[in-house]
Amino acid sequence: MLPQPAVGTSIRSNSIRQMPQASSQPVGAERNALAQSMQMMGAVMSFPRNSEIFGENEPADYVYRVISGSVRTYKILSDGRRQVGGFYLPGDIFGLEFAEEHTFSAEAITDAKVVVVKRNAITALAGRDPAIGRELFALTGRELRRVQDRVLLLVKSAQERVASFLLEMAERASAGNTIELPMSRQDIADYLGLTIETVSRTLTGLESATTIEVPTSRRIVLRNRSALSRLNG
Amino acid sequence: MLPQPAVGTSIRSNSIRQMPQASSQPVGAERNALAQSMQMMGAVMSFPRNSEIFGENEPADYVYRVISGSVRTYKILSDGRRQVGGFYLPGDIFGLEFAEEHTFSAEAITDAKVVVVKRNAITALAGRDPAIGRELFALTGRELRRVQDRVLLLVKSAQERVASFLLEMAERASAGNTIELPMSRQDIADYLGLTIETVSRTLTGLESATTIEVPTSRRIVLRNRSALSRLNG
DNA sequence: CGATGCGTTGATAACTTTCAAATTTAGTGG
DNA sequence: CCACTAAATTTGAAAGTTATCAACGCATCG
Repeated sequence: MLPQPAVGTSIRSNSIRQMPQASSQPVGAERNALAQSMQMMGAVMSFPRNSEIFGENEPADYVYRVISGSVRTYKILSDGRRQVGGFYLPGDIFGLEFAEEHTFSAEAITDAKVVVVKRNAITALAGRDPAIGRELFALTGRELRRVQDRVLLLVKSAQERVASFLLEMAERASAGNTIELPMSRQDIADYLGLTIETVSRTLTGLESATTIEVPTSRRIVLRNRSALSRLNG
Repeated sequence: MLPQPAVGTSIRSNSIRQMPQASSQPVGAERNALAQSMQMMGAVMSFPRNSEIFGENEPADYVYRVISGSVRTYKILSDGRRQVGGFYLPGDIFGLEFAEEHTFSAEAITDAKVVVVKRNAITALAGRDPAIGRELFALTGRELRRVQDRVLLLVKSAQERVASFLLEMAERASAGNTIELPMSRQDIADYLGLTIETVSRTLTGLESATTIEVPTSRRIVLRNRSALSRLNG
């Protein structure tokens, strides 16, 4: 038997990509059949900052969609390190599993409102409504691609990882060139497989190179996207 | 826009897990509805060592199953490095994509025979036969988990990665405690995100610790599985 | 038998982590 | 609202890990 731990699934529903600087609307403004259905069928729950939404190994009976705030999924490795599986912003769907149990835990990064829907209800709906089924299928494909992109990311240098993270967040959480980060440096480090010090130093380095500005630790302004893209490889 | 390259999907069909040392039958001996159907519907093709089976960005109109030999999928990164996506042994299915194009290239590691089936034919069959549909779904879930396990692997040390690789191969390509590796050190290095020298040195280190023996470079004998498992985390 | 490819080993350099401390920011009670 | 305390972030120095560059050994094959 492989001693590998089970691994969870979290899926982002952003099928609509924002053009850079195109809009200051949060991603949550998107509308699609699946999201609408979840809104209809589900209950809204509020989670205070740092509270647990679900735990690893709990039954994966529900699927979640972020209304406001932000969420992280994570797993504690056997050596005590934490690996962050993903960040979920308004509009994003998370907690959808192929297996019977969650393979990541989920916590609110900031105070968050989340729509909770029975997984059964969604899969049943997908059975009846081909459009929903297609959306679920597409969601799965995007999730697979997202995880595979992570694999490609994790073989790169610290600078490349941070650059890639900034570009990803710029696409998802930016107003113009300004990114508001809901998560801490520790969250970012655990997402990128780096230490908090390396993340901090890398950001400082990018700032020295006038590629970014860091007016406050949670706010980052992109000054030179093409330089970041080059770093990203 | 994210400059991320598209990412491909390759799925292993080994639903039947061998117990360690339980059997010297190759994994390809497995039988299941999907594999049988592919055998029926598909054509067998032979590929010489190092020949291309399909290329990145080609239309993903076919799905493949290894009959004999072994296959690697890979992608060339913008900096020229090669990232190996996975190794496929007899019985394994690869090349199944969610998107319209392959996002990895595939090559025969050794001379290989492969069953090739139209993707359409499989998805159509899955529509008619719920058992096939369930198998495809399960396959997707396993693939997602496999990629997520890679993410967890890639944040670990070189020793942990190599140990994990050996345990994975022991499960898939071993007769008792002896693993016959079809792939080169370079293949392993590109799979684990390490250099060939680091892989070699790590194996030498494990040999010094009498955790493994390396009678020839392509043959590895596990002498202390529990030590490997501990390294694996 | 020499050329060639693959793997191993050695020395050094580059990068990232670790440990420690200083600094800034955020949260809380008065 | 301010002061105080705790938490988060940044910075510095040293240690550890892995990559890079180079050379050597070994087997295969013409």
